[in-house]
Amino acid sequence: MNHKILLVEDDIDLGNVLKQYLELEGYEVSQRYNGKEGLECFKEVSFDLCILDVMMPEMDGFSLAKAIKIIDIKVPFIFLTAKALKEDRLTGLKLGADDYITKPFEADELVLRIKNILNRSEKPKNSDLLEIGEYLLDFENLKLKHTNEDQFLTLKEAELLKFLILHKNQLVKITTILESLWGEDDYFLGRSMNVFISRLRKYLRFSPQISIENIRAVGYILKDQ
Amino acid sequence: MNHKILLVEDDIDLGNVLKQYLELEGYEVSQRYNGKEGLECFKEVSFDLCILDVMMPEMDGFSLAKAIKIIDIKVPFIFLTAKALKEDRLTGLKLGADDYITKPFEADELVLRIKNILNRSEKPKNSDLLEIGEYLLDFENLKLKHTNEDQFLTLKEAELLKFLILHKNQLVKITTILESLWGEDDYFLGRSMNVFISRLRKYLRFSPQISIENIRAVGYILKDQ
DNA sequence: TGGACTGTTAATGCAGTGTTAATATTTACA
DNA sequence: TGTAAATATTAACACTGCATTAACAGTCCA
Repeated sequence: MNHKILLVEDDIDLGNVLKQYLELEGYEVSQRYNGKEGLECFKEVSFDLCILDVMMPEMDGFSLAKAIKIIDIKVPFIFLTAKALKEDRLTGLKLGADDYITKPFEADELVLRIKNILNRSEKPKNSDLLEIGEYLLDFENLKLKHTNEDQFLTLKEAELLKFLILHKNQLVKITTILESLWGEDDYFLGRSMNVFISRLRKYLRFSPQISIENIRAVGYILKDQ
Repeated sequence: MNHKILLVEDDIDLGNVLKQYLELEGYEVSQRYNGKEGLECFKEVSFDLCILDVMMPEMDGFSLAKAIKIIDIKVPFIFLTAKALKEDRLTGLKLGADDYITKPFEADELVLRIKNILNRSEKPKNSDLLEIGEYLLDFENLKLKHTNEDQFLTLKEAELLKFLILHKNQLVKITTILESLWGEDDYFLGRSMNVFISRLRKYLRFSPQISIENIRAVGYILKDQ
């Protein structure tokens, strides 16, 4: 699920700092210290994005980019450079660089640019997907996805399931659910909720590792191991 | 075949120069002078790229970008700004900007960046021919083409269909549709929209793989296949 | 002024959702 | 083990939102 980034930078300190920062953001970073190593690495593993220093021993960033493009024409890349020369920027852009950053740069800005580039190359799924066992709840589209079956949910069904997933493996009190989803805690709304719990169990019956368990007179736990 | 670019810039001189330059490069440029005009323009025609000034009267570039993203989440955009403030850049990038250029800038560099962005997002959805099932919507000419039949649409019919096609297989909320196409979310406008949905279904009835499905109290999904 | 066209409003019937009811099952505790 | 309360499950219900058709009002243009 994590995006893989190839970082090629001959300044070891800068490279380490950058790598740490990117890993904090949840990316998987492979670090190399010159163009040759970078190319070798790219041949072995496929990456979602490349960050390339321009000035490097053995093989400069531009040559590396050309070589990488032959292997995978679609992979996006970002150039790093100390020089703010226009000619340099143009060379990089002509190679199809997705971005061009001059040192010194702000790490958080770089991360944002990376996010945008990766989001763009992803599919148009702007909806957040909630995971539970072998299921995926696409809340925006009120859809519960399973291996070979998509189950459409009603609004309340989806709201309740989302609430339970967000509190996965935690005991949620009946009063909490009712007040959050129905607005008030009332005996008859409680009966209504029973029906919804029952329906959710039916939808989730295909995954043995999932269960909605009741704690008598207290609440429910959506268990997932 | 030409890429269409929406240029929104309140500095008339700069805008004109930029427009000329882009047209020399073979782009079709629509020029507007503030955010409101820009949004109106975007509602009418679909663009491949937007270039937005940040500081503008009536509606600033960031607000415009947000509004545009609601209509078409995939369209790439570039911000122009006189300020080189970090905070400003971050705001733009958070909105998903594909690029962020500070004035004064080199026109040839801008053009290169535009080329890269358009190459990357190269999809068969250039121009205003929108595909859905066995149908083809020619938005400019308000014509819905089918194998042996051409159906002329009214403006609102075409707008609604275009909106649904751009969000194909996604659930679009009723409030989103009303705010984007009617300007406000209101009960009676909702009734009006029902009628349009009904008419679209009638036009699309010849393709069994297409359907406009309703999610009660939430919105619609234009399903293809 | 009158017809053609577009978008809105009105009218009617239907269908899906959330609720209630009916019945069965489980749990807690004497 | 027996009893009452809580919960599960299924079916039936009522109400709201939607679909569809038709009628209406405003606009454009001859």
